[in-house]
Amino acid sequence: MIRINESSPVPIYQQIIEGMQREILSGVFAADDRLPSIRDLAISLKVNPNTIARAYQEMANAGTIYFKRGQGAYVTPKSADDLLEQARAEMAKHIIEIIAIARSMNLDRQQVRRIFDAVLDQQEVK
Amino acid sequence: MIRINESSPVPIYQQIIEGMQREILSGVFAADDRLPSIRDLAISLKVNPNTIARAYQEMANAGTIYFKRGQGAYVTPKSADDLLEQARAEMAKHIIEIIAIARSMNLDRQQVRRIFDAVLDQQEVK
DNA sequence: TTTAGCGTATTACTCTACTAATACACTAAC
DNA sequence: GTTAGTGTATTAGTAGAGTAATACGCTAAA
Repeated sequence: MIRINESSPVPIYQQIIEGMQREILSGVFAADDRLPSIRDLAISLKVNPNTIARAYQEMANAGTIYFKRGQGAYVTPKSADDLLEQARAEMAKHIIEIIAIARSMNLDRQQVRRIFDAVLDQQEVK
Repeated sequence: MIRINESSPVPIYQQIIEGMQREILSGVFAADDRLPSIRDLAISLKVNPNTIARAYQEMANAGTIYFKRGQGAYVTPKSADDLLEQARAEMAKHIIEIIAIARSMNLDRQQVRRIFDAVLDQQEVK
């Protein structure tokens, strides 16, 4: 179930996208499953239907879901795979940012890796 | 020399902050050096003085520079060290983001490191 | 053909961030 | 004391993002 954080600076439609992506990745919605209708989701999340519509529209643009006219929104087959790929790309962006910072600090590879490992430890990644 | 990218979504004052931080880190401005006056910099970068003022003000709030009333802005001693620390904190933020993504992908530490190394290679970090 | 349920389009309101114009107040040097 | 150089305060304009109200058009099923 998606939870909206009203006080977050992250826009609602974005939170919905991320929530849906999570549910698709975790298998709550499988290939060709129907998503909740825009109106239903709007009611249950207590937001305007247009806000849901925007989230769905962006997911459709990204190819994650597709619409059947007059019916509803469905999960694109392979979208879980695509989302994994997208997540990898997100990770790469962060890593590139890290590298840019490291360069301005004149760090070499070994030093960057040391910092990386330290944070991994701190965050208890197994 | 700072260069403003008009078409960037990054606000001008932010670009100025980052540019100045770079120049302080790289030693263009050393401890207690005077920065260009707000007006001069505004003219040379072709922006409004208030925009420069905002950048300087934020740097002053962060302790990177200080003002002498009626005179100008100067580099706080140790600010280069502070900026290094700040850069490390920025890196940590990115790493934490990476970890969050990795968790949603159910990756373990080894897999995360493998991706990290791959991007390091690709970006030719020595 | 009617109806209930879909997504869509249009319009407008609100809020915030950014930038700018302009006038002000302080300091140092002459 | 005047002047030229500092940063500061006030106010306003502009643009963009986000959200909502409302009405519309399509589809499937009764």
